[in-house]
Amino acid sequence: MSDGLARTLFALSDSNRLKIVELLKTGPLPVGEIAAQLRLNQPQTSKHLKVLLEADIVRIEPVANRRIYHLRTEPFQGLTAWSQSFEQQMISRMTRLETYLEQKQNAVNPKE
Amino acid sequence: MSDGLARTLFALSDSNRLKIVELLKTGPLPVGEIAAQLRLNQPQTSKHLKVLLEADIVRIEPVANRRIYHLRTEPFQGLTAWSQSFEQQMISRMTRLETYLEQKQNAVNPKE
DNA sequence: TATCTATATACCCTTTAAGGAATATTCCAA
DNA sequence: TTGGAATATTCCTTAAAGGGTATATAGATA
Repeated sequence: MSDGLARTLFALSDSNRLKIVELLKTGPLPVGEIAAQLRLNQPQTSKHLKVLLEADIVRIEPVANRRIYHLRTEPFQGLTAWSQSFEQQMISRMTRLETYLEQKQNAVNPKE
Repeated sequence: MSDGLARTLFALSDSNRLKIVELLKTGPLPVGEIAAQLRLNQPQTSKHLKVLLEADIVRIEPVANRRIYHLRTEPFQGLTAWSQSFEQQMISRMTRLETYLEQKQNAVNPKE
């Protein structure tokens, strides 16, 4: 599995960064807006954004004086795919187990 | 968004824990097996498993002397749902933006 | 009961993360 | 070109994480 996944997960594992990401979900915003809406200090906000940037979760669109932060779609697609592969594999393992148990049961207690 | 999400993400954000989870994806295992297969010391393995346990990512099935760790499905379902909600919302925002730009374009440069 | 195996916990050490405050940088406008 | 707004970076301090080693605990068995 790619090492980048751990980085993605780590970037999202801080509650303030999670809030930032939830906020950006509603649309791109400059740093000052993010800080204001979440009641964070500007320096911490920049620092958290840097972590998100290095994890490729956000991108920057410079507009004049400001830097508009946009959410990227790729990491979420990757996260969804990864997470779904667990669901699928676990479900298929359980199904196989049930099938096995049914067969075993039928062998002990045959219907006919 | 639930505070548990950050905990889930944090538990998964360490590369050794990620390896443990990937390993358990193939089936439940006792601590010793996990440690052996991943070349981890037993104490660190137990510690990582504790983090995963507290994040409700695994559960324990005690069998005689040993403790079999199982992956839970719920956190992955939650993660998938959360991540998908981002994809959806981002795609729908982009679609609305495109629609808006098209209309704007049509107003400036009408077809008829 | 004494012992062996599997696992968890405690303690120590080093590294890293996160917040606060101050400062540097960048870009714009007068 | 000087000043001001927006943002990034630095430095400091504190807290927490992760690894290593030793030890404690729980259950099985002789």
